Amino acid sequence: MTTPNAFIRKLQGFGPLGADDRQWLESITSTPNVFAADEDLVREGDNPEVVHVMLDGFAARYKLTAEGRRQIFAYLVPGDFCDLHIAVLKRLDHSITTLTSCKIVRLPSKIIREITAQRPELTRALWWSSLVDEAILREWLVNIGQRRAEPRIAHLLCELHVRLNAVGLTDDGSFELPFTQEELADTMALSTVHINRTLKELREEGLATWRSGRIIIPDMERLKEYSGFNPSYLHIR
Amino acid sequence: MTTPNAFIRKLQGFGPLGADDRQWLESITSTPNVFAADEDLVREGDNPEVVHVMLDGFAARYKLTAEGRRQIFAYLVPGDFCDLHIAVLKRLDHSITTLTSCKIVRLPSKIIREITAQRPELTRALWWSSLVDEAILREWLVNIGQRRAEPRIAHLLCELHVRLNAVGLTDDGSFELPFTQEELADTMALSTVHINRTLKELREEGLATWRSGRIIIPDMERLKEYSGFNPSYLHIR
DNA sequence: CGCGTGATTGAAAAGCATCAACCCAAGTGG
DNA sequence: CCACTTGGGTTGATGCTTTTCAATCACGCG
Repeated sequence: MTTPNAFIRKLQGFGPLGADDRQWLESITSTPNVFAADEDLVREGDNPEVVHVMLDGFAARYKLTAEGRRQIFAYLVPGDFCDLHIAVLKRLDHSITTLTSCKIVRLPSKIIREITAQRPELTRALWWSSLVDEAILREWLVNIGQRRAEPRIAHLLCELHVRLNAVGLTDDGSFELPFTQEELADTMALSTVHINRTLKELREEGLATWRSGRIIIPDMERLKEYSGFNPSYLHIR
Repeated sequence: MTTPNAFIRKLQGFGPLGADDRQWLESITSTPNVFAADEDLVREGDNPEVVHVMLDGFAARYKLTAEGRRQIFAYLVPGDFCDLHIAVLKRLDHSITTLTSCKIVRLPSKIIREITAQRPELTRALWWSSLVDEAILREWLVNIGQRRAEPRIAHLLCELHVRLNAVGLTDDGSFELPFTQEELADTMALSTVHINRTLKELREEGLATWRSGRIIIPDMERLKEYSGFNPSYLHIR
């Protein structure tokens, strides 16, 4: 049997999936579309007919303020469901953009009703994943609200390590993170200049290095300690 | 017929409820408990057997960092469901405390399974309310990440006005907000001193006044404009 | 080679935190 | 009835964190 894609692997993090559900997921996610970097998947105010599931690459939820400032409030990594909520909420209240080139499955949005009507186990797994997304959002608010730049970035790196590890995208204490410093700035609510200086600080402290789109963390335990990271909010088994 | 309680009124904001659902809700929410101010309803790490619905008063979701700093990331106002997620996630990843004396319904947590199994319309209404909570959380992240102290507080006041208005708790541009400045500080990710100065600023600008636990907004449109407030994320009808 | 995007660095200023006092009003107990 | 206490609000002074502005650097690409 072939290894399951990131979406299936992620949902199995909640609990075992029935063979039928699993096979069905395989079939509907077998033909992803390829998106370029910096493409909006959906835009604030849209009422779209399709939903998106990440299979490869990085995307982000964001909003622009009236003054043109951007806040990214979620990274979408392989396995993540991008827009489950449009099954219930009519209009989208935020936009989603790709950060890198991505493989993404597009599904007719009525598929959600199909799932909730006919696949109770899968519904529960999706509910779980959406609650974990919300828990991550809460933690980001704590992170941005309460931590200074250094531990703030360090905390994000710890989270990404855990999340990417769950879908097999880490190599020991190292993982791909092909973002620009501006994207990181819009995530961490800091200026690009300060991001740059803070990364230098982390590098000189030997906590984490970011070179050519790859993060290297020499001592994971030390970084967790430094940033006050506690993974329980990710609700991994 | 008596006027419905805040919970029912809020759920009707999603769409009309069947008479049966409504009657059932009336019956299970007819005997709230009274909680004093500053009492934890649930604590991080708990695996509780009961869930809570706010009928009167104010409560807050919060977390403490390792350094003892508190971040509040949601206000729970009358009508809000406090801990729907425990139906799926085993452990709570944050705590909830009352901010004022409260009337709160305590329900056995298995009631959620009962609802999802037998009351599809109500399930959908609860799903909607949980998605709106998430949308509010996203907006708070934007607010804290991107706005300076004055518009940040102003934005929160606009949101509270809309939310409290939806459950009949406003009087024109005025509403009860019986918090301390420290609680507001932990919400806005600012120090109490800076909250105090910023409130003074807003008062002197004629944007909003906070005296003896009541907010008075002379010109709602002006405050919305000032804070860049756009209520669409609240998904009111 | 020249161009553009992103990274880096320095200098100055803004925004906010912290520390420390002090005020004020509502209890509380003698 | 009043002195005392206490929790929260207010204000000033000072310093740190972060932003902004501006310049420079590095590198891939037509």
